[in-house]
Amino acid sequence: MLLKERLTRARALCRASGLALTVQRRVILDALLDRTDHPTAEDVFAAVAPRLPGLSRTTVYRVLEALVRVKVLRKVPHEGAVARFDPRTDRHHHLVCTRCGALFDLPDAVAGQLDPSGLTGLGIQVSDYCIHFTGTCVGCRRASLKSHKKERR
Amino acid sequence: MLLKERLTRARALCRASGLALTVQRRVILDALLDRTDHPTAEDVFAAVAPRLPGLSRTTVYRVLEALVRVKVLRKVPHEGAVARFDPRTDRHHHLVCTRCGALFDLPDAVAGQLDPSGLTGLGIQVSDYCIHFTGTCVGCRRASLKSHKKERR
DNA sequence: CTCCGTGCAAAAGGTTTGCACTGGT
DNA sequence: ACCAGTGCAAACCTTTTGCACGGAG
Repeated sequence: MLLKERLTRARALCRASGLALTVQRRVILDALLDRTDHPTAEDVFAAVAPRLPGLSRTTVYRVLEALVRVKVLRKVPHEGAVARFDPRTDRHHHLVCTRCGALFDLPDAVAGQLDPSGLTGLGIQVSDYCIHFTGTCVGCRRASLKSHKKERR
Repeated sequence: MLLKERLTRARALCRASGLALTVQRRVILDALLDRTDHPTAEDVFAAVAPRLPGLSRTTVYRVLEALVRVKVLRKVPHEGAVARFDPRTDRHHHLVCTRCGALFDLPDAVAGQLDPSGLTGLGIQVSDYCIHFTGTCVGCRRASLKSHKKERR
């Protein structure tokens, strides 16, 4: 349900910005909007290529760039050396698991209210923020508890 | 002063982790520890090469990786597609200016106290966090105010 | 019909790896 | 003297660019 809404919203945004709704853009949007794993351009290409034979990597790069420009996507701030994309544009945060390296979404609520007015006082105009947490994800935590148990036997 | 402290601390950390203090590592540390601009590997190479003829880019990559491993450096979470390094390992945050693209350090204090206990409740163990602000930096803000003035004349 | 968007090929940029040698400890 | 660390070259991966063609508006 929510996915469908997102799709129509995304298409509306494209129209409004004068971006033609080409097959490639529609398929890429379709493949991206319900993902929560922050794929790289290559990931997107791999996901979309089967449904769109002849698709070029170049196009994927250009489509992603265009979608970021019109704010249908964002780039995720992370520590690696490749661009990763996020179909969510509402405020939310990320957890990078130091054990498995995975990147998870976290609801904005976890941050409590964060007040950037101190920055405004310094002459800095904050438009948004995103908190990059590092730690251990639920899966890895469970795994490490289990192995501890084993060791104790 | 503080820089000197950092240098000795960094060297101590290397020793403790069994990292040999080679010329290359010392010079790279020396060049890096007082920078606040979050240089890329290439930036580091450019800064260090004059003082260390024959230095290889490969070494720069490997030294940076090693220093991250022993926590003398960190990688900066950001939206680009190249690794950027940060000599500060205390908790602090970043501002990315949407106008000029520059990446600034911000003191931890701007965040107020952020309490990750909600995450702990979910089974997530948070070891640290870093807030990625987007907005307009002081310089760009001033510039835009000035041009507004001009326009009004 | 007009351009914007695409595909292809090539280049540019960033990072990693294998191997032989050198310098710290 | 040993082994970690380095340099060089090459490979590899990611992203960008130029040009010609085709399809969306």
